[in-house]
Amino acid sequence: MGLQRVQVVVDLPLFGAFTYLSHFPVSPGQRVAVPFGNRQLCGVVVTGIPPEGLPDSQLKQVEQVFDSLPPLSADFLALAEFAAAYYHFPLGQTLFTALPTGLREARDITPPDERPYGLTDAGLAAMPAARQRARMALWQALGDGLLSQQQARQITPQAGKILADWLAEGLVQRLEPEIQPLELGPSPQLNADQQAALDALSREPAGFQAWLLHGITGSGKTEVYLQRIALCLAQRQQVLVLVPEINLTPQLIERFLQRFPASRIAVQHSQLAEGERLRNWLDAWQGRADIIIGTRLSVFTPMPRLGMIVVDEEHDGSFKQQDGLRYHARDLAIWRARRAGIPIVLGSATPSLESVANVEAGRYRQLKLNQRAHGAARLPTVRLVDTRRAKLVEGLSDPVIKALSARLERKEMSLVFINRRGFAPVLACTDCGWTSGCPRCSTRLVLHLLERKLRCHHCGWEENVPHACPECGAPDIKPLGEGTQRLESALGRLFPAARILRIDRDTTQRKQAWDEIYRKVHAGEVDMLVGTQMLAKGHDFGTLSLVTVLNADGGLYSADYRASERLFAQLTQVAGRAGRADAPGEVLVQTQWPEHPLYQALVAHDFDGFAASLLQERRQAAFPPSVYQALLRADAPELASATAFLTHVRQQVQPLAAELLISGPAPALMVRLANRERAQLVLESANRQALHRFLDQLPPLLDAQARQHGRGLRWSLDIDPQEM
DNA sequence: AGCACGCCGACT
DNA sequence: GTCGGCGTGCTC
Repeated sequence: MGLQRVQVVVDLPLFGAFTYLSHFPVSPGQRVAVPFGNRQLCGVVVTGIPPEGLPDSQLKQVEQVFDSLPPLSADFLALAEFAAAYYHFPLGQTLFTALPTGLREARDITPPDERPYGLTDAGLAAMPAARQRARMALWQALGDGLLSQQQARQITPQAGKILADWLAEGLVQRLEPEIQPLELGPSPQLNADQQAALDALSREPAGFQAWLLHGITGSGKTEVYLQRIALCLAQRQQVLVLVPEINLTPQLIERFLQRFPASRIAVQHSQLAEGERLRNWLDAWQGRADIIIGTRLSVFTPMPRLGMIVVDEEHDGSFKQQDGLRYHARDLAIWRARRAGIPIVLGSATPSLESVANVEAGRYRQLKLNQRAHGAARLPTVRLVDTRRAKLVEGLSDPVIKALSARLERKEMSLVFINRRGFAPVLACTDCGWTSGCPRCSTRLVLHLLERKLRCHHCGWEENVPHACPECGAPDIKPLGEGTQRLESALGRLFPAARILRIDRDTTQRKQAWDEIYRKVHAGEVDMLVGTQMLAKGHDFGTLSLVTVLNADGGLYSADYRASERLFAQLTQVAGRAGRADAPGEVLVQTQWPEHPLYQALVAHDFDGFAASLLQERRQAAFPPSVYQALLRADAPELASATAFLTHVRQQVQPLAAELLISGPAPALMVRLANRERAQLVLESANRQALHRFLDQLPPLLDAQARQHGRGLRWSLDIDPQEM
């Protein structure tokens, strides 16, 4: 048997593959152990990368082929190859990101034999003695049908030993599992909108179709997914359900378990123990799991019988990975569905503008749920409190204080939402509404208090902080979004009798934190929930009759053009917490700009109108989704070297940048992070292909340039960046 | 990313 | 005379 040449990628920041010789027959997707430098690495065999013309004498040999598992499927490899190409990230690192840790190491993995046990003819005749209680129970259960190891262990703890003996004696055998008929838990009646959406989703002939399920908060999107998923399961198809990090609550999983009691549901997220994650991954890959529910990383989970993908809360930012392979799970899911020729359902009460634009362009089809699912439930009434007129006590207006104490008296739970994080400070005039805009871009300048500068994070423009409003001369200009720190304790002072529960990053760190929060909330031990972003995600806090939003304005005139999209989504979601059951809800929003279109749309519950106007603005300003962006980030111990690197890169690549606009270098939004300082170059084009053709040429060039700027310099590309 | 190779400063 | 600093370059 001659030596075969194979292309292998490894988990290193190196573009391209390495050629090895192999004595063993290997095929693409197989994991192998290869010598690399003076160490041994796990590699994956790939095709499609042109082998270099190195002579055999310079090649090393594959040391081992890990063949206890079949090679990774063509679908899996294709998705990784697409992701590597699209995100301009090394294929090896992309593949290893997609694999569970157990398969990233240079060792073989022998999957446990999960096939159930059944009695052989000999076993059927070999009834154990009646006083051998455990054996008897097991034997009788086996007489009724196949038993998995797990089921057997529930009958008796000694099942493992007994079954191993019986297997050796030929009394039992491993058999392919019986196909379980689909079992459905109780399903609620759908309302007219839900039924229409389900009908549309079900009627469609097989094949790729992207659907946007746009349903107001509380409209019962999950129920539509569940009933559509039932159809897939009835056809023995697998279903992939992607949810935002925070939404992967025990409640959601419980709901799936109750609806599909006979189906196998596996969960995938990064906090899962390594062993369990690997087991679930193998279950999905080998077709044993029917439903995978998971966060963004589960978009890579191989599923041979995949029949549909659901992306719940598709607008959520946590679908985008913010380091390493900076992929967007929703976008990869779309690609995957297209390749698999299956439907994909994107659900949200506040779809991303990208998705709205895709509906407009006819690429997605939209389904609407305009009624709340629960009979009498209505959307809450939203009222604005003008904080220019109202006098504030510790940041709280009179209407808000009154509303809170009324709820306290009636023993109803309120939610106080503090919008604190994620918005860069912008200077604004409280008299005329002037905000610090960039003279060169349609963005706003960010206030850097320490250096007393206003700076554009898009193009790098810089100016001094004015002492008075350049528009009307009023001296009262100040940054938006200040003064939130003390609010929590202020509430405590205003309402000493109230039982206040704070929910933010700090209080939810601990593993059991959410269980405890849910317990308290549902046991009626809480009067006021106080917190940030997290309250805007899809948690069920039961009956809330009042939601107050204290300082929303920070997102109104933000330096980040996406801030108003996020703000509207956030406010809609948090307002949606109010009045979910039969009780009508009320939402009070304190703002300095009640006439702003965002608030007017919020009051009118007019997502469509607001989205249309935002899209219009984005088109005029040539921002995504009407142009495609990529960010070249650089970081170094000193900002100056990151900037110098980017300046050199810019000069060097300018001639290649046909149909492209390059802006910067500018300091990144968070200039200093982990003792390193960061700057960025914005690359954009209305022509996606042109942008990607340009990006294709960058990595070798960047590596070469980085070397000239010393060891401390690192660069990365962020395709379709979410935050700039 | 590792890891070796290599060429200059203060130590048993 | 050597131990060790981290700059540079390679890994099939």
